[in-house]
Amino acid sequence: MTDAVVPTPPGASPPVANNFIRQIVVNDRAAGKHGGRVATRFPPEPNGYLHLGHAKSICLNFGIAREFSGTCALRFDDTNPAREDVEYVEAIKSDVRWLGFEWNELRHTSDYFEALYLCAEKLVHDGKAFVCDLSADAVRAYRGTLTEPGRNSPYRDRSVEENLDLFRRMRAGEFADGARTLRAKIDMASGNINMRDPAIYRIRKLSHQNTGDTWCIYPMYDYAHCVSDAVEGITHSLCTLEFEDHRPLYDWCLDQLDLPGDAALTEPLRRAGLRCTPSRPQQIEFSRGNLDYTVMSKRKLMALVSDHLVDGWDDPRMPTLAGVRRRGFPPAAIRAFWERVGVTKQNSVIACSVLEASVREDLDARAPRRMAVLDPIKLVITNLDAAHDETLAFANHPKNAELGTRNVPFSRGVWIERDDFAEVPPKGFHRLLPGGEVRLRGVGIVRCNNTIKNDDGSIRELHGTLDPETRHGMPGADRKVKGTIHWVSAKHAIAAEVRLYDRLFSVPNPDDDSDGKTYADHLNPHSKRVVTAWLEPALADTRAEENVQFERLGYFVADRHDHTRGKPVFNRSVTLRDSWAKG
RNA sequence: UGGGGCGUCGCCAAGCGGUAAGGCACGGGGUUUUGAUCCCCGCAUGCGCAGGUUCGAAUCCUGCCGCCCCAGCCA
Repeated sequence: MTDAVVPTPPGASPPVANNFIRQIVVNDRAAGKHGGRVATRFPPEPNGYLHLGHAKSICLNFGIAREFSGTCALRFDDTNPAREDVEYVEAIKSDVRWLGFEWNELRHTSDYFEALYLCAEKLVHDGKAFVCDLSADAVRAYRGTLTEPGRNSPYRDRSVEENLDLFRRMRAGEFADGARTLRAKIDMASGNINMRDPAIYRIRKLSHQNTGDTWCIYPMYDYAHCVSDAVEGITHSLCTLEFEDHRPLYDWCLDQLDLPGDAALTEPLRRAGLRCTPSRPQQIEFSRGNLDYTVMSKRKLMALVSDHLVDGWDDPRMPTLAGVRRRGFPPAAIRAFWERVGVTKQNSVIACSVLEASVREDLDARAPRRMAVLDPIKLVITNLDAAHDETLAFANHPKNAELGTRNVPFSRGVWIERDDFAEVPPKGFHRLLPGGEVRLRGVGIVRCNNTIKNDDGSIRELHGTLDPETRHGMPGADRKVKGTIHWVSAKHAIAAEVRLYDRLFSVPNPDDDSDGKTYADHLNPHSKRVVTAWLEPALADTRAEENVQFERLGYFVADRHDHTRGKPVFNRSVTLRDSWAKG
């Protein structure tokens, strides 16, 4: 038996989750395609902030390149100056880097405008494209429907000379916006509407963020994207499912153009100093990554911001990368999350519990433990002197001694969590109750002797005694009690603003408007709650964006923007799993 | 009624003709000075449905059914 499964030897790199795209790449390399080279790209349009769905594509593209020692470019797909803005460019770059990836090259589709133009002239020369004078409405009318074929444009049979002349004059700015388009000459009867003589250039007399006023004609996505891929030497062009029926057009353009075989087309790039070895890329489509209890479309995210339903693009409740970053989700957790989810062609909605589990897994391993009380009630330990003041050493992590220890001051009066005490305990309650005992984390066992009330009957403070035999480190410390609660010395506590976040929507699929309601009707009114909490003093040293665990409560992060040493602000990233709350 | 995709556990997802991986969720138990973590155990005689081929089918064939995408001079 020599072909038994070989166990992964210790120290070996962890197995890479396989998927159909990775398999295609493996097969292509085995077959020697592209000389075994792998080149991918992440091509966002700079017209919005990146979100978790983009992160899936980023992880896939950069991940494939990394695994096969290939390259991955960041390309801004900026072919529509009407909707794009430099504002987004820097944000996108910063998000990609934060996620943990670095591009081999930074490009813009606009870097290729001259080559794109040359390519278009080639199509015209070859009788594969024509200038069409039809209005947008007329084009629509000629296009036919899903079930009926379209009709040829009356301008379809113009001579090459006339087309060339007209196209050059389009570029020269002789015609008004929308007056003419350059269209590929394919097949108006195709069952695939994308092949019904699609527009590849339109007139837009708009200043472009990169090229200024150099151009008044701009290439369309289908045309520009495949050419950009080829020009960059991309081998595997990964995109989402909705582009599946654009693939015939992608292939058609590249077949007509033959960029690898026609160096003149890319001469402008080399002249401009851009590395350029054209390839014949393959487009491969995968399904988008959707999450439940949120929305992921740019339009809806944009609306949440502009309607002030959230506090900006980086609101910690937003599924934007800026949002989850501010929420305190580590980039490694997001990468692990998409790795777990996998890559397929199935439409899917992933449970946010999978993301949360990834976040907890990452944070459990490395977040220092601290104590904080979010909803305080005072517990006075009456058998301690009023001046009692001692310093306790606490481990920063229960399993990783390398994280060291810290000092925690302890005194006669401590804050404990209001719901860690109950006058009439529910069944199974393991915490403090009148006459009952509970362990004060790292201190010892206290018994509650008195419940001091306000005039209105509410609890003002609790009085109890600490059993000295059970002090931490004493032989009696291992005495069993049902519960352990956290605390903060009242005398030493520092105040902080703590923002408690929950899911933004109260239904699993806010996109579903079949009942006449829209996503805005499903906003969770309790998605953000701000409290003033008491923290143990060590928390004053937390730096912005540092993750910590507030014991028994959850993982929190010092707010990236608002947190200062003098005025601490923490955001709750995710609660701890709580099997008690469930029951 | 056109074209392109997709259907494996509640949610993801392996599987590539040799008898259904894994994760999340869920349930049960153990350890625990976090009701956390960690560790066990359980969780599809079944792969959209119906036929067929085969010694053998989630994998191959045929026919149905269901869901998603496409009629921007957006990407």
